[in-house]
Order: sequence, then structure tokens, then C-alpha cells
Amino acid sequence: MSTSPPPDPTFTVFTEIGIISQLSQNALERALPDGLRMAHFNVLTHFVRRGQSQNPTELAKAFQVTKGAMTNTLNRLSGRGLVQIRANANDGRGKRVFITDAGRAMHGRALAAITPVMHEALSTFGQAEFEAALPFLARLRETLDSARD
Amino acid sequence: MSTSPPPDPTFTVFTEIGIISQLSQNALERALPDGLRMAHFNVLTHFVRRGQSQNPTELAKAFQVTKGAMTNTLNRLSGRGLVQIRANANDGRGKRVFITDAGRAMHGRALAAITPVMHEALSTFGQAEFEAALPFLARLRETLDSARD
DNA sequence: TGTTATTGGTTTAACGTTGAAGAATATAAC
DNA sequence: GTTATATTCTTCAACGTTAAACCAATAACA
Repeated sequence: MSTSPPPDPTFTVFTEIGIISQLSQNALERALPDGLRMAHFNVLTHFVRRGQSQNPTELAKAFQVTKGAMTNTLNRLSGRGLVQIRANANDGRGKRVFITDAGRAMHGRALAAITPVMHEALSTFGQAEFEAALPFLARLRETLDSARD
Repeated sequence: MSTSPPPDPTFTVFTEIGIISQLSQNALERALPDGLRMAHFNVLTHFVRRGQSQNPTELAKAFQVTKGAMTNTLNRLSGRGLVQIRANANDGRGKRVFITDAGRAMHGRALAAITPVMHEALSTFGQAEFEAALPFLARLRETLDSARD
């Protein structure tokens, strides 16, 4: 039987990242209240952190997702009253998305539900390890982002 | 407007990992020949590296995917003749999956198509950086894996 | 033996995603 | 002005995934 080719560390990194993404996504999603999805929670987080309105295209770019996917996410959030979508007065094509008070409250509950789950699963890690890993990951993300044409 | 809560580095790491996973998955998938998907390619890689047969449940566990998802993936691979699925002689419930010569050839072509794309996008990184990042990622993966009950 | 629990795989419905096509508005060029 | 191009957002089909229900075969145990 032929020997295996030397595993490229670049490849291995992406494989590990793929599995970590899948596992963490699932674990966190299971802890989220009211069947909230991670995609929804992430958009709420974005609004809580920035506190401003945005248009769907900006959001799609921020999360590196197609506009169609963002349309879907925003419609779900809007249907639950967590977000409000208004026409853009300055541009007849555009929309403006705002987080609602209910959205803020939901985000608080979701964060409270998720945080202990995460930290409990990671009790053998220190925050410093995550901080140390961050620069490489952030740079990797930015590189892939801009390589996306 | 309320100030944003201090961003938890643990959280940020998972967010970055999620986006990197999405971006790399898409970029690589676009470079893969014959509409091969990453899920398929990863299974082929697994076989090329190990060179042995496995049953679907083991594969599902290795890739942290549900059995249903693996059934789907294996059926696609089998339909293309890249893999062969036989009944397990020792266990009437089980199956045994083997990579075929066509599967090996396809893996070679896919790897050849993907590798330059990846390295070109990451020309500002050195291999050493990826190697340095690997231990943390591997440990994180293992931890999440075993926390999955 | 006969009953129950466990394990290996498949199937189905629901959902999110991509990619491509389309509709409406805006901007630019001539 | 009129025409062409670009932008914003929506829709649709195809696909992979999960979760749960299901069947079949094995194992455990009374």
C-alpha cells in the first residue's frame, strides 16, 4: 500500500478550522434560546456592538455571506420582531435595518445562555490562549477576505 | 446609546474561525475539479492517508458529521465510482467502504488543483506560521470533540 | 429461550447556504 | 433626454446539513 503524502500544514489548519467551526456552531446553537440560530445571533451581536442601522449589503459583506442568505436571515429576524427593516429614504433601492428593544433583550438572554456553556467546555484553556491565537486568525480572515476579489 | 459589552476573546475566536471556515471552504470548492465538494474531497483524503477500509459510522465520527450526512456523502462518492461500498461479512448491519483507483486518481487531481490556489492566496504567510497555529487548533478541536458527550 | 436494549444505516422534513437570474432604482455618458 | 451600466435587494433551484423516526441485526440478560 502506498505511503501517505506528507500532510501540508496549511491544509491541516483549514481542516481543523472546518471541524472546529462545525462543532462550536452546533454546540452553541443547541444552547441558544427559542431556536435562535447562530446566523441570527451573530447579526444581533453585530448590532449590539455597533448600535447603528445598516443596510443588508453591508451586513452580507460583514459576515461574508451572499445577499440572498442575508435576505433570508433578516426576514427571520424581522418576523420575530428582533429587527426592523425600513426603506431607505435617500435611496429607493436600499433598505435600512435597525435592532429593536426586543432584539436587544433577546441578545442578552442568548449571550447569557451561551457563555457558561462555552466556558465550561473550555475550562482547560485560559483566556490568554485565545488572545494569543487571535492575531493569526484575524490576519488569515482578512487575507482570505480580500483574496475573494 | 449603550456602550457595547467587552468582547469576549473566546467568542471572537469562534467568530473568526466560522468566517475563515466559510471563506476557505468556498474558495477551495470553486477550484475543485468536476464539481467535487469539500466534504467529498475530505473523505477521499482520509482514505488516501489511511489506505484502509472503514465503516460509515467511523467516518461520520472522524468528520464530526451525522450518520445521515455521511450516508449522503458516501452515496455521491459511490455513484461516481470513487469509492466502493460492500456489506460487512462479519456484521449483517454494517458496511465497509473502500477507495477505488478512480478515487485515488481523483484525489490526486483535486489536490493538484487546490494546492496552488491555496498557496497563492496565502503568499504572505510562511508555513511556520501555520505550524505554530496548529497545536492550539488541534487541542481546541479535541476538546470540543470530547465535550460533545 | 425469549425479551429488551444497543448498534449500524437509511430516510424524511426543515433549514441555511450558494449561485444565478430577475426587478427596481440610481448613476453616468453621450 | 435617452440609453447604457451599476447597484440594491429578492427569488428560485440545487445541495449539504441536522434531528428525529425508522428498520434490521446484534448483544445482553432474564
